[in-house]
Amino acid sequence: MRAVRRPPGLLEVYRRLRRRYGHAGWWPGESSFEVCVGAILTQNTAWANVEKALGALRRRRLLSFSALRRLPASELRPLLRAAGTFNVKARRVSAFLKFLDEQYAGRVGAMSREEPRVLRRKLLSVHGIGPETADSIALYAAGLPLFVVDAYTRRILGRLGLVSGTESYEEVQSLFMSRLPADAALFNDYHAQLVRLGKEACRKRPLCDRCPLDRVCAKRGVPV
DNA sequence: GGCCAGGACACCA
DNA sequence: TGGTGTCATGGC
Repeated sequence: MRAVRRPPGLLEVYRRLRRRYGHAGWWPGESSFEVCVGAILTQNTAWANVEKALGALRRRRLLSFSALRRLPASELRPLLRAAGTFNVKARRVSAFLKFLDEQYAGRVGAMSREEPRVLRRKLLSVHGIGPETADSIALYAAGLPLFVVDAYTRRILGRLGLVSGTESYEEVQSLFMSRLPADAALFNDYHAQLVRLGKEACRKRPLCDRCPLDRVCAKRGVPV
């Protein structure tokens, strides 16, 4: 009887990425507050454009809660232009600042003392913060163990044959969180690895020969 | 000139 | 409840 070949386990996928890339430990931000703003600005936007908007804020010394909270919306909007949908994002950043002010006295660090699911629920109640943005803030700014599911995550899991593409955000998230230890450092690095691979891999083809996951990609017909 | 990029929301059937 | 349109810039 032939042995049944199974798709790779999620820890095995992580080990391969880790061997390939090393530790990623990552969110490109100089402070936890900047991480929060970046998480909002990157919605449906290439990170290179987010960096331009963050740079515009940084040059004007506006990348802090106190400075941004005082800034009128009319002055914030043009600074966010490079990140696209700047009218929308200015409203969303303002809504987050109001939330941070009212709930945590403007201190991102205070969010770290919340239970992960409690913080997630609170963030989701803020206008303009959906599941991915909430989890990005909780994981990368507050250091709480919630796995971030983004377009890269879905794309790579799809190519591995681990998801069909119809799953909800929470279903994909629970795929990770039910199979991995609740470790913020692990979730941080794992998601960072997926993003790095996602940026490297071609969007329209199966993972290519250079990919560390090539031998486990079900669509190539050679699953481990 | 069109498509896509580390989404979320409003609106409608 | 699920599907669709909208937001809008910059790179390729």
